[in-house]
Order: sequence, then C-alpha cells, then structure tokens
Amino acid sequence: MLTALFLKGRLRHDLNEEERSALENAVARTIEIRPRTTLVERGKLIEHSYYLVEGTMLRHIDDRRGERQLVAVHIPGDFVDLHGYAMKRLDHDVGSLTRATLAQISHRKITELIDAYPHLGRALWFSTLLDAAMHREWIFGLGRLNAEGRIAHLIAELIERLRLVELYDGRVLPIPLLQRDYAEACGITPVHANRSFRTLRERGALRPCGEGRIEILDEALIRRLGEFDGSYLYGTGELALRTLHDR
Amino acid sequence: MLTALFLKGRLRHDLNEEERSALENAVARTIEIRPRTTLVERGKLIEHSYYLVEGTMLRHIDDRRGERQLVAVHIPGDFVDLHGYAMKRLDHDVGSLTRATLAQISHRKITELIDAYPHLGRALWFSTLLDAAMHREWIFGLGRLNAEGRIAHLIAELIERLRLVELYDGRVLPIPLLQRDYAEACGITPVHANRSFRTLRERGALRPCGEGRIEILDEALIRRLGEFDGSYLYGTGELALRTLHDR
DNA sequence: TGCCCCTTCTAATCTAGGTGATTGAGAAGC
DNA sequence: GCTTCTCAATCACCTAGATTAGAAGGGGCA
Repeated sequence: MLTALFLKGRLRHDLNEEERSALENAVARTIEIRPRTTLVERGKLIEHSYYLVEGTMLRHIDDRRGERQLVAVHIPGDFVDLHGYAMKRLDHDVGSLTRATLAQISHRKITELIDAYPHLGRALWFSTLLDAAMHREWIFGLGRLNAEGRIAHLIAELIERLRLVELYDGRVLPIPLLQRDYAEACGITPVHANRSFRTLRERGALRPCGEGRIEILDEALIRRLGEFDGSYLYGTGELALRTLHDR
Repeated sequence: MLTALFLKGRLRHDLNEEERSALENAVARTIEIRPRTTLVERGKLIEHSYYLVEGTMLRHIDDRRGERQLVAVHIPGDFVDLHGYAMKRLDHDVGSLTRATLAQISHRKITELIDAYPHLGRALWFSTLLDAAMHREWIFGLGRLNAEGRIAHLIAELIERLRLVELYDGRVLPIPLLQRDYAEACGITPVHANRSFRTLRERGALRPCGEGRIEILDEALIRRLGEFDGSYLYGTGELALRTLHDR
C-alpha cells in the first residue's frame, strides 16, 4: 500500500475505508529519481503532485548569487508538492537528496477526490498546513537560536517525524545530509556547521557513522539544545487532533 | 462588502457571483479588538476563524525565555487564522498590533461552504498556502540576508501586499510597527534594528514620519537591498495564476 | 597503483551583530 | 508644573559567526 505512510505521518484525520482506497487508487504510476536531481522546477506550470514513497527529498529557494536556502526536508510519507495542486506553480524548487521513489497523482484526479470526499479534501488541506507549521518553526529557529541550536532543532524534528512513520530505529538518523546541506538549511556557512557539529560531538549528543549519516547518542540533549517541542507536528502532545472532524 | 479585500488580496481564483455572496453571507458577526491584544491563543481549541477587515494583526511564537518571533504580519483582506479551520489548534498566538475589526466565520459554516462550493474550497485552501509561501520567503531572508536586508525585505513585502488591496498611497507605509517589532520579525536585537534603520535612512531609502509609520523614499532601493521579488505573492509576475482552475 | 574529487576537519583573521548602558523626545497621568 | 512611561537614537565593548586557506581521508576510476 503506497499511501500507508502518508496516512501515518500526515493525516491526523480519521479516514474511512472508502476514502483510504480512493486515495490509494488515485495514484497513476510511481517514478524513480536519481540522487541530487530536480523533480519540480520553480515557476513551471504543473499538473501532477508527488507523494514520497522512499528516499529523501529537499525543497529550496535559490538566489541570484547561487546561494541556496533549504526550506523543507521530506521523508517517506510526505506529499512533497501537494501545495502545487492549489498553486499551479511553485515558488521554489523540489529535488532529491537520495535515490527516491515517488507516486504521481494528477491534479484532475485530486479534484475528483475532493469533490467526491470532502472530508478527505480537508485532510489533504491539513497535510499542507503541516508544512506551514514546520516553516514557522524553522523561522523561529533561524530567528532565535544560534548555529548549534538550529542544527539540533533540525535533527530533533527529523527524528520526531521519522518516528511518526516508524522509520527511526532509535539510533541512526537515516538521512544522509551533508554538512553543506545542514549549512544551507540553517543559514550558516559549511565551516561553521562543521564547528557546530564538533561541539555537538564533544557534548556527546551525536557522532557521524559513515555515509553522511549520524548516530544519535543523546536525543534529550539534542532536543534541549534545539529548544524542540514537537507539538507543532500535531502528532502527539497538546496540539494533536483529538476532536473528530465534522465529516 | 466585508470580504471585498479578501477577494482582491488573497483569492487569485475566479469566483462566480454565487460563491462570492455565499462567502459574504457566511460571516456571523464582526468584532473589534484593542491594540496589542491576543485574539487566538496557542493550543486552545477553536471553532471560528477571523477575517481581518481593518487594522494590523501579528502572529508570533514565544519561547520559554519570553523571546518572541514574529511569523506573520496581517493586513486587511487576510484571513488571519483560516488554517485553524483544518488544524483545530494553533501552534502560535495571534494578536493585534493596532485597533482592529474582524469578521468571524464559524468552522461549521466553512464546512458547509466547502461542501456546497468545492471551487471556493480550493480558493480558501490556496489562501492558506499563500501564508506558507510567505513563510518560505521569510526563511530565505533570515537565512541569507543581513539585518538591513531582512528589514528591507519585510518592508518591500508589506508594500507589495498593501498595493494588492489598494491600501498603499505610494508614500507612507500605514503600519505602525515599532523597531522592536521589526527586531522580533527579523531575528535581531532592537539596538541592531535601530542601526539598520539608520543606514536605510542614510542611504535615502526611507525616513520615519511619526506614530511609528515610515515614509518610503526609494522603493526600488528597498527592494534591491531586500533581494525582493514579489512573485511568491502570486499577485503579478511569473507565478500568478493565469490558468483557470477546474471547477 | 596512483590520481582526482569530494567531503570533513581545522586554524587564523575579520566583521556583523549582541550586550548593556545612557540620553532625549513625546505622550499620559496627576 | 511635575513625574513616569515608552520608544528612538547612540556609544563602547565583546562574541558568534563569516571568510579564507589549507590539510587529511575515502571512494571512484584509469
């Protein structure tokens, strides 16, 4: 079932059997994409959206000088450009970090889905708002935390999100971001990202474990340094959707 | 007509007469709120959303130490917490900057609207995604621009958005943000915000003109310093919705 | 085997921005 | 008339992070 992780990670709304299978059946085909490849280009008119089945994808804004700012990291279970459904053109690029498998759904099909299942429509809407909530948290981190805190926050968020889709083994962060990528996400230079990783290592928070992956040694410490409170992910905690939505 | 500015500033989708009046009639009542007052508190279960008719509203995330990070500035025509419809609880606070008038719409009513007019539903969805696009641009600014650039970017964005709802007279920014507010938005200290305003003044970009308002002397310069390209607002330019949506 | 990349890691130097403190203007209260 | 706010404006000093340069290690490939 392709959309199983989407249901786990993103849709906090109860879907009934009919809605689930309608969503699953909306997938036209799956595609494979190589590492570090652009999937959706800023400004291009789009007619499909992609749901990430396997791998890691990145969203980024590039400026004139070729500097890049990451604005999102996507893990399996994320609908990487569902907002493209309502926007028709994106204000940023979407590309792969690793080799990735994506399920393609056409916008026409999404319209049919929403018209037939309004409750599912609201659930899809919710899933795009989750990205906005992550953006806000990222703004907070960039505005209020120092370099080490920003990196810690990003790692803490990724751990939490991976846990929601049951892809975190409690030890290794299975996302091969380079220090350069962390720098592009956190608004710092690669050199300073390296310094920050060193202090995180020296504090015993984590250590590299080959192929760009890191081993988490003290998650509580990482959360504290990143002032991380995962409730904005609406998975658990005070913000989680405990009320059933009006169907 | 209460929702006239919403149509101008936020909904890029063509709405027909029926949809327009359905939206207008969904308003239960309007409320007034005093300056610097909290409207929606983080974490509280909500059943209404508010559309801003007059005044300026702010959204912010506060951390333990009492530090505040602004994540959005809202002008008339914005649906300040429409995302609360799909999320039920907000991950941040919403409050007023000035005295403000808001139109209240219940979530039950919004559900009815969407079920009856799916196309209007997609337009409302789009409007919340516009906030996400602004968040991304804000992330870009915080990550890649220096203090002066961040302030310039914020001012350029506000000008552009005010222009879309025809509230900008070409001279004065009618939003009385304090330097402290700019600091809280841009992730810098008030002292440094002041320094940055001085350099902007010395460059001839703007000057204060009483009651917290600023007079724009050289908009082109402000845009350049803030590396501002307003297409992410989807109002004009390459990203603007030129295709009609499937109804 | 050796070479070339790419990445991590480090050190030395410089600057943007933080910290803390002071001053003055204007408005609100009495 | 006074005090008491708040906010803009500025100074002196200090630190986090940028910049530049380079060394060391591993994988792919001829």
